Amino acid sequence: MTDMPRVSKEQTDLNRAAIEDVSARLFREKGLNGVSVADLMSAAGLTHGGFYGHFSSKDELVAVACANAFAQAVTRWAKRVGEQPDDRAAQKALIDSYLSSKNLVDTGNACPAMTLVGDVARESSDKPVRAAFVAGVSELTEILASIATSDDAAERRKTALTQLSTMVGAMVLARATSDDPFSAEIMNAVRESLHDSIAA
Amino acid sequence: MTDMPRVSKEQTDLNRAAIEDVSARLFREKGLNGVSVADLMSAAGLTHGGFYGHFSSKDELVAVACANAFAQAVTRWAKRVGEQPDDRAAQKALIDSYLSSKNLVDTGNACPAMTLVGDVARESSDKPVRAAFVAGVSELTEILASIATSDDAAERRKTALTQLSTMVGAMVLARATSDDPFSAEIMNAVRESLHDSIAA
DNA sequence: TGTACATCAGTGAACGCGCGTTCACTGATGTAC
DNA sequence: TGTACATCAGTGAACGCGCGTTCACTGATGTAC
Repeated sequence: MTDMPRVSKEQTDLNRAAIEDVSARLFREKGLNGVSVADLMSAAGLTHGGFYGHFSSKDELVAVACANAFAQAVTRWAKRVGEQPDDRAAQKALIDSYLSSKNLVDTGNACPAMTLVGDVARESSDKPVRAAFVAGVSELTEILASIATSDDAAERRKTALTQLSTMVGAMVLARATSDDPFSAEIMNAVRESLHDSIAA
Repeated sequence: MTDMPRVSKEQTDLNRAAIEDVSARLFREKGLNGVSVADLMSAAGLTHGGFYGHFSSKDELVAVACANAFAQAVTRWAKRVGEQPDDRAAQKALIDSYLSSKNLVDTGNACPAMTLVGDVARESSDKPVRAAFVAGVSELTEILASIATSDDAAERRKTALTQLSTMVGAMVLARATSDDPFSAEIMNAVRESLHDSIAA
């Protein structure tokens, strides 16, 4: 149980994976500035000094964690879409799972578009996390566009961008008001509205 | 020009007002944790030590600044609504001014629902800023509900909550991607979609 | 296959820095006479 | 109205703390023979 430096190559890879895993979860939960390098390393079962053997800076890890979180979301969305009988059902399934109080409780696994958007907004443009965020949001938009109900590609993309904005906006507002009845009200209202717009 | 302690009562009030003014602007611009007490006092032309003569803690000021920012937004919305010939025009006017790149450049004066939502989301429930945020968002919702197009009050509120979510979501995403073409694309797409939904 | 040794992943003390908050002090303001 | 003095808004040094990052060190791993 005592610590012994110099670890096997396999263990090194496992350690790096553990750092990435806890980061993707904790950054979403507590924010990019709400988790220190020491917090992350400790959550991964390591000490803070070893961090810079895996990443050149916290900023670099932040970008990797953001990309991983989006990859997780994309996989989940694609799977859910594949399980539905048609496009309308797929839209409804994504909307229902997005506008869920589960995402307020388990923010560590929620969509990074809603959990990281505020932090990314204030990072300077040259930080690597911004590129990862754009790439991730673009992927989610493409999934929504692929199941949007229109013959026109531009119209489908417009629908996708609007649906994503609405879902993200509803959830960030619901999170910021999570101790108030307003939180549930906004999730319910927006879920109904989005369902209505699909049926139309 | 040299500093001389003990200032007149009028000057004390002006100083407090200056602290509140720069706070409402800087917190929206740089985030609640992106501005220190020393930054605020310096921007107000004072030194950091005097802060606690005006406020009992940074958290207290944060709540005051949040409330002031919402009050500013509510006044602006009400004025804009009053200038329009009818409810549909009022909705369009609010949507157009919200989904504007001006709000990405001049974030210090933008709606606190889009600029503070990420920070407020991570503040613990007992922090005073959360109550101020709920109150502010509720006021904006009521303005939108008052001009929504429906005979049914519940339906108007549903529309208001959805429009607010969509506008907030679009702007936080546009801000987080502001160095990328995606940013303008999402603002344009969402503006068009919201206009379409009003015309319908 | 067995032995000797160089490598290098991880450790933990230390770095400079900025944070929110406290406090002894200052001296013009505001008041009591 | 004029003078003497107590008040208290603002100053700036100092507090303890946590941050991202660096670095000398350790000793099992992985390699060369």
